[in-house]
Amino acid sequence: MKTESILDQHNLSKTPCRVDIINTLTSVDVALTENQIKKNLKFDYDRATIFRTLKTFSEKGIIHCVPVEGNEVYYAISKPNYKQTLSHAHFHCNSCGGVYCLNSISIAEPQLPEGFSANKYELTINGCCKKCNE
Amino acid sequence: MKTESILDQHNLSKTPCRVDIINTLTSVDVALTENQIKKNLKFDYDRATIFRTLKTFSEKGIIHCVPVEGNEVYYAISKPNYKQTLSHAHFHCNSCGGVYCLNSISIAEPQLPEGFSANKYELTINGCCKKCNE
DNA sequence: GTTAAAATACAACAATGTTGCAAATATAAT
DNA sequence: ATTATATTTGCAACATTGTTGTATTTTAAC
Ligand SMILES: [Mn+2]
Ligand SMILES: [Mn+2]
Ligand SMILES: [Zn+2]
Ligand SMILES: [Zn+2]
Repeated sequence: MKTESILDQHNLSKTPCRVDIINTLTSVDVALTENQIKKNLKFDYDRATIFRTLKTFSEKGIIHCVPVEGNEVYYAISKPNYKQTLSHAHFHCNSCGGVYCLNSISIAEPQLPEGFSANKYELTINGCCKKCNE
Repeated sequence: MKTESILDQHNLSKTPCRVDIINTLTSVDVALTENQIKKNLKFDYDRATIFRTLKTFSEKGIIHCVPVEGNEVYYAISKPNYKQTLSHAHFHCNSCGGVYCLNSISIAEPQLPEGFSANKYELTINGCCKKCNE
């Protein structure tokens, strides 16, 4: 989907920082940390601006974040078709650190202990990605 | 297992901070954030000391950390029987924020995209815990 | 173009992660 | 028990990240 229509859909004004961030996240097919995003942007923006933009995008569901080991937070664009706000799997490469959304994988829902109820499953798979396996 | 023998097993000297932290994490049956751990300790220790102790314990496999949404890191004691360094499931309660280790659950290993190989699966289940469901 | 609402840069501050180093303490050797 | 050595701790300092107020700039609607 075009960047502009994504913003339109969520009643967000079209500003340089927002456009730049969405363009960046859609052009790469992986999840990026805030710093990785920064490096990929065409222009420089204040840290606070990027922070608030990512926050807005998260709240609107335009992006989703992937918590991985090492206290690093990765952000990925959400493909509306896949309902990424719900159950969702990610792959984390131990070699290059890349984080991939695995949109095609469905998560098996395990039996929970008595009294527990679930509404969302998040699976993180650690291993070696395609590039690093070659 | 007794706190002292845990430290012994890993060639770690028996110091107040280490004993206090292990006692805390074994007495509760849930995962705790660094601040929650601090509140439960019998004595006060410097931030750096707690930081280094948690780091040491993580490296030794005495504890493992659970990354959850909101950039918070939870720490839980590792039960040696369950090989918690490998695939492992956790439950995160949306209501009380509690994080539980689900040692009895085995994770179904999904088919990965061509070229990807996995060595560890981490499943985080969000929902409502037993206490909050009552 | 004018105007109101919203986004941005800047600054400030809070929280967390991290390290060097001297003093205190734990263990091992005597 | 005393001493010696290795380790741990507290303190300080600094880095990184998270967060918010506010004046200025920019957007979108009229
Ligand atoms: Mn994803
Ligand atoms: Mn666990
Ligand atoms: Zn890789
Ligand atoms: Zn609960």
